[in-house]
Amino acid sequence: MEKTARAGLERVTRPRLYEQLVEQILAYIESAQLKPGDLLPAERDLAERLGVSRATLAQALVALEVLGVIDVQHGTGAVLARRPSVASVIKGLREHRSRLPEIVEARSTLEGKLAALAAVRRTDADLKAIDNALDVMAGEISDGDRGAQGDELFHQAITAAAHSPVLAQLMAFIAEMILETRTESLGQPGRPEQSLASHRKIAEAIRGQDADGAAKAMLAHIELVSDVELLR
Amino acid sequence: MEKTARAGLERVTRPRLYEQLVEQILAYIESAQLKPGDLLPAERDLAERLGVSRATLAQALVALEVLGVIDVQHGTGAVLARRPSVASVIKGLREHRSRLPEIVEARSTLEGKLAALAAVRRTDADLKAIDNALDVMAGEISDGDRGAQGDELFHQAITAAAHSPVLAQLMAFIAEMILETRTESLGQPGRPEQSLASHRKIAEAIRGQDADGAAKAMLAHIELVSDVELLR
DNA sequence: ACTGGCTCACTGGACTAGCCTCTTAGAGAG
DNA sequence: CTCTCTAAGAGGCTAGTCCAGTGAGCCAGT
Repeated sequence: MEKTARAGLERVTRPRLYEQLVEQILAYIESAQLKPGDLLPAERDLAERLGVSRATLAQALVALEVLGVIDVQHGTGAVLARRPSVASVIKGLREHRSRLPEIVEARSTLEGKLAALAAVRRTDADLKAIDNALDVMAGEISDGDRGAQGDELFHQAITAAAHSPVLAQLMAFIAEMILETRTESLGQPGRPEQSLASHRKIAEAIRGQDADGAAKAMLAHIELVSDVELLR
Repeated sequence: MEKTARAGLERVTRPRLYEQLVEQILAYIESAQLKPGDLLPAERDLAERLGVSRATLAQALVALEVLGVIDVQHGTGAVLARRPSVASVIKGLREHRSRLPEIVEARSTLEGKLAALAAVRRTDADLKAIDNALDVMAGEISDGDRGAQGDELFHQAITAAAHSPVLAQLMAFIAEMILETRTESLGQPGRPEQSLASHRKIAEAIRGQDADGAAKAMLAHIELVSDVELLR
């Protein structure tokens, strides 16, 4: 993921060398038609070819390992993981990070389920967190703000209330992409108020432990939010 | 993710130092009650405390950055990302990677959606790949095998047929955990045949472009597969 | 002919020392 | 009081060195 301009929360930092290396190695894998199980060139060799030190290359390899693209074996070398698809998918995501429809698709799938689970599993503390998020957003809006922070808090609270670590992790995975959608969507005139209203609907369904209603309300909300997005 | 013993396909490698460091730093973050935005100790400092070189620590920091736990800023330091939850979630996943119910939950959410999308978007080539997977599995079973490979192929084909890179990436993310479930489940007597039968149902729904039917069939399939799993 | 053990070249793992760039707080000039 | 500039300290990266697995090939012993 590139450094996104998260409403100024993150500074633009010069891209690190290892990030470029990851790109280059990914490109190399593709161009060389390497298949799962194949070996990457030796570190010393690769470092020289790419014009970097071994230490830096090692960082890039760690990144690729964490991403699940390769598996580095002592004494043997870096072997491609069985799923080369991951590499191309990641690459694809980087390139056109604006595949909004797909992101919305993934988001509604996950958040719909999360809302349903939250309705069933929410504790009183979860409910309190959700209400708090609503208050924050309402406060932001009445201050003339877009309510982006309250919006994020709300979705976080729902995710937490679902008590499903695995799904939560998947949400975290696409959270970055969603952030872009969020801030832009809330920039539409009248949108923050609409968004807050649909949040309230979701919250009420969860309060009433209505799983189906919560899921439907969440789906409607996401549709509303992403709708105008696509018309840009 | 620890090195899983994937049917001997992966050798046991000595744990790399940076992996241990990631764990230690994660633990430190928790124990020190660091909140999002807080700074980690300086690299030179941290390296000394952990008894490793800066180069190695740098690798651990790269890993943490890729995992989305921290954001390293030149001249400032490593700041905790906005979602410290990710850290605990990842840690939790490592510890009890056997939270089967949650994995099944995530899997059915994703694969249900994928099956529905596949029914709508599948091309003839996708259909061919799905049929091929069925053939492979049938062949394996008649050879007395458990059909694990055909099973995996089938689910990959469905994922591909959905034509949703983002959802596909999320599936890849939990694929490793699912693998464990898969092989164990197919070890049950009579299970491969049942599994193949429900695969056929899913395939037919997709062939007939019946999104709802495909999703339902997939959900039923996953329930079947994970059912006995939980009784162990 | 086969088996076991040995060696050696090659691969990654890790460390050290050093220098560069960037950020920022604070001293000093206005 | 404000602005500017500097120096301390942060991370970025390199080069060189040594350690530790891996595996092919040789060579003896059976």
